[in-house]
Amino acid sequence: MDEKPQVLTPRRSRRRGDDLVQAVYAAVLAEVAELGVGGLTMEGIAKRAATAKTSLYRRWPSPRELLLDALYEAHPQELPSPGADDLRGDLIQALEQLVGWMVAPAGIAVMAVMAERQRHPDLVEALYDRVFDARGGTFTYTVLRHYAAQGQIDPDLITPVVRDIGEALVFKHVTDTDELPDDEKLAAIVDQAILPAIGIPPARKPWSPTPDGDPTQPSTN
Amino acid sequence: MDEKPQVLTPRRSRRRGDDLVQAVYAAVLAEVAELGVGGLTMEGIAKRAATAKTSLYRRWPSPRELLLDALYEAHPQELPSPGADDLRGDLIQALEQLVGWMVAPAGIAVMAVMAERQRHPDLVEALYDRVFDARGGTFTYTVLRHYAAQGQIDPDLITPVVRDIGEALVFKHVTDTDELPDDEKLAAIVDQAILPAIGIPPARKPWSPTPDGDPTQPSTN
DNA sequence: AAGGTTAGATACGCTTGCGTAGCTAATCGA
DNA sequence: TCGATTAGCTACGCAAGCGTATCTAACCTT
Repeated sequence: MDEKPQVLTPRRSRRRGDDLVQAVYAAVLAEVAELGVGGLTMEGIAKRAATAKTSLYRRWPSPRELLLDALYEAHPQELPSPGADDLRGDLIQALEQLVGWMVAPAGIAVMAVMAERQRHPDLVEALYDRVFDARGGTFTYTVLRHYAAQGQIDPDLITPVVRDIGEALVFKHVTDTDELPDDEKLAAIVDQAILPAIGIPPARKPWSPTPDGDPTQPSTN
Repeated sequence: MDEKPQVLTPRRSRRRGDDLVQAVYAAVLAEVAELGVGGLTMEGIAKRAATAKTSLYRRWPSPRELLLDALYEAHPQELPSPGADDLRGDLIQALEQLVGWMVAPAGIAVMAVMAERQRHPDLVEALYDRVFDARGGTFTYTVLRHYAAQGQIDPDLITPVVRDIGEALVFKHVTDTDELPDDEKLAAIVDQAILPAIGIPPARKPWSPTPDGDPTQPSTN
């Protein structure tokens, strides 16, 4: 009699259909995170997905098409809505959501693509066309827009520059340190950069300039 | 008699010594800009420099060592000092200097390295050790520090977050658009993000919140 | 002009990856 | 169980790149 290993139910040796495709999607996201767009190969994806190249070529003509399909599949469809009674808290939460996205495989993959954007403009364009319906806006922009609609922020202050502050600072922190910002850092970004830009001044101890004049006006000496 | 082409002085067919090295440095910076760190090859560098691989291997054991030497050679030693009588103008100028660095071959190469930092941590570490003596600080931080020393800005407001605002927004603009920010954009970054963060509020028309309460305090309903 | 040094050219065996062809094995549904 | 479908395996010729060895040509100084 054939003695099987200690497995209580028979196990299929091959994945089929959607099971296989999901494994391939996970593999390509991991590959692009580890090797970048330029390092993507069918060999590598197939090996990581523990499948044959032929199974890939039956469905996709190139690693890029495969990557775009994987990102399309993984793209979040919507973000949780902010409340209406805690601007600071909602901004911090929005940045926490951004960080959460940044550690997900799809977020990591998108960032890898954007990091090499000038080398693969066609891929970035396809990403916008086929995965991002439009520039939906930044995580913090959703919050800011919401509070402006509630009449609690001056809408004129929500400029393209101001919309970008939160994300820009988070990305820079990650680029400089190779670490994710902790909650204390996210709070500092909100308190020290975003809130002042929408008219809520930085908390400060009493201070006045030394009597040299107004620093925002050129000297007339 | 041997008729030469219309060249008035004889031309050497081979570069030697420092001439060759400078050509190789230019080639590796162009290669990393075009192909990324992962795409660097001795074959590619040699071809671009129009020299033989043997000439490279006689000096450098790997493309990475060559890249580090090239970046060391190209690293600017100092930045122009700011004046003391036009904070806004000096900040804008600092961002212009940042943009100028970003379009230089060495700046492009450094950004290509940082974009793949998690894939090549040893290279980034070597970059810090051998090219950047220390985190000298950002372009705008030099200006902010200077004006604080003059007593024109509250030094407590120049936090690590605030130091990063200018560069972070410029980098994000480039990442999102694949274009350099123009002067109008740089001025907007200064006026709408940096100056508010150091206590100089955004210019605004008269505006007041609708009577819903203070947006920075959680609701007690 | 001669000699020493350096640059460039060429070839090599090996590895990795490409995209394809052909075949067998596994899976599923009737 | 059988047949259709799909997954996986293997081999192939080609290309690019590696690092090395060997040789010739070019350049510079004495």
